[in-house]
Amino acid sequence: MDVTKKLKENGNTPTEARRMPIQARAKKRHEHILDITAELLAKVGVDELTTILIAKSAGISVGSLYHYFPNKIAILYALAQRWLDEINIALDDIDASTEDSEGLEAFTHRCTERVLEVYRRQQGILHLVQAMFSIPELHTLDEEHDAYMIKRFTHMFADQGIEAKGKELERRARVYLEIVHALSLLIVEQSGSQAARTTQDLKFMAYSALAGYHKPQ
Amino acid sequence: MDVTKKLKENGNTPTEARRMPIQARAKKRHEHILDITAELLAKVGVDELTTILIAKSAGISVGSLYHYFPNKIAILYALAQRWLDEINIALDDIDASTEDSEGLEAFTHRCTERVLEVYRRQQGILHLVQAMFSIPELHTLDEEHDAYMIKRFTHMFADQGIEAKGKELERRARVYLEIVHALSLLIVEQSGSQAARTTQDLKFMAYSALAGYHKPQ
DNA sequence: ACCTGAACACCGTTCAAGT
DNA sequence: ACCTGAACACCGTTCAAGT
Repeated sequence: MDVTKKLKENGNTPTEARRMPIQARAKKRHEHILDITAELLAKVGVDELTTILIAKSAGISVGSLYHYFPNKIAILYALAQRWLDEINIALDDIDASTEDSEGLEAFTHRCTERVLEVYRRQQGILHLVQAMFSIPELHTLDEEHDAYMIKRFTHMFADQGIEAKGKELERRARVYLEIVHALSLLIVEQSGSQAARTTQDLKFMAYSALAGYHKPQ
Repeated sequence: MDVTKKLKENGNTPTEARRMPIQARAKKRHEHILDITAELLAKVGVDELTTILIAKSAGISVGSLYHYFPNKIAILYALAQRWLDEINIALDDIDASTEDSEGLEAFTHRCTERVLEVYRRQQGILHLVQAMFSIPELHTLDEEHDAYMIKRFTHMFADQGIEAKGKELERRARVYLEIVHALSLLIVEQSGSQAARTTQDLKFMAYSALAGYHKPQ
């Protein structure tokens, strides 16, 4: 995925140290463009999100926009990346605060709550998810991230003494991922009291899918 | 939604009886275009699905394609409509074969299985769902259909003695809908044995969300 | 060194001309 | 009565020219 390569040139090698202020300014504009895009996404949706609209909203010309991003998809790609990074941070948080004797149920609840929080915080999450679903490049990114999450989850669940391993553990982690994803999107749209109850439902279902309660014995 | 109006002119009023063969041919082409579109959708995805490609694949010119459908979205709209109609038929089937003493659990399992079958049968379902999510007109159609399903489900669940009513019953029906949708899309992609286990998970989760098992008391 | 916006390519849609 | 495909409008992208 060479779309990302260009976007990751933010490490400052020694020889570039003098140019730091300029890089910092560029980085700031880069972030600004992403913020504007997230706003527009929530306002007009993916289909009416034109590059000219993004440029105008960011106060620059189209040509200048293409100085920061190689194409329209790369902008949405970077936005998706930024959101997925938030999830990774959440996973790190969960990992850091885990205690051995916690048990699978309490762990799952905590985990679900923390991931839900990331969904809540992203403005226009529904449209972003829509873009991540319908644009092939973003879809690939999403799938890769899913694979990464499943890997981390299987380790975490194993540490909490889940009674499954190998392919079956992976399958359960995937089911966990899918229902957390689907219901988080629902919860974000619901009112306070409804959201609270659906969150309860989600936690229960997530745990029982992981614990394999439905199985005979 | 006036896109649909044109598509529903299939009832034969007496005065049009003479023209039936022509209408029948038109109807056949109409269906043929939808089949071709479903195929292409599965093959190339929404983004590379151009009107010229559809026309060429169907063996007609672009202009002729526009004789059958007012625009590109209308084609996808009709395809979505046709799929949603399959679901409605499934609901009718379920309704027709329901017995009073069945109980909520058995009913939910049967219901879930039947809906899953509709997902399995639609070719390129993933891309169709993607289109239904990302194109505003189709999204509206989908939301309206969700509302319709929730209405029907609440009645069915009530008949099976669910312990909830009003807004809470609707909320549970929505949660039911969302997890059946999310996991059906996963199951369709899975291998036989994995699919069987995830179907088990789904049935269990669906039932427990409806029964409200997680609640204190 | 960075920005601009007219110009180009491509796709959805139309309509004058054909049969 | 129906079909065709060149022509038009619009949006993503480029690049010669400006500061």
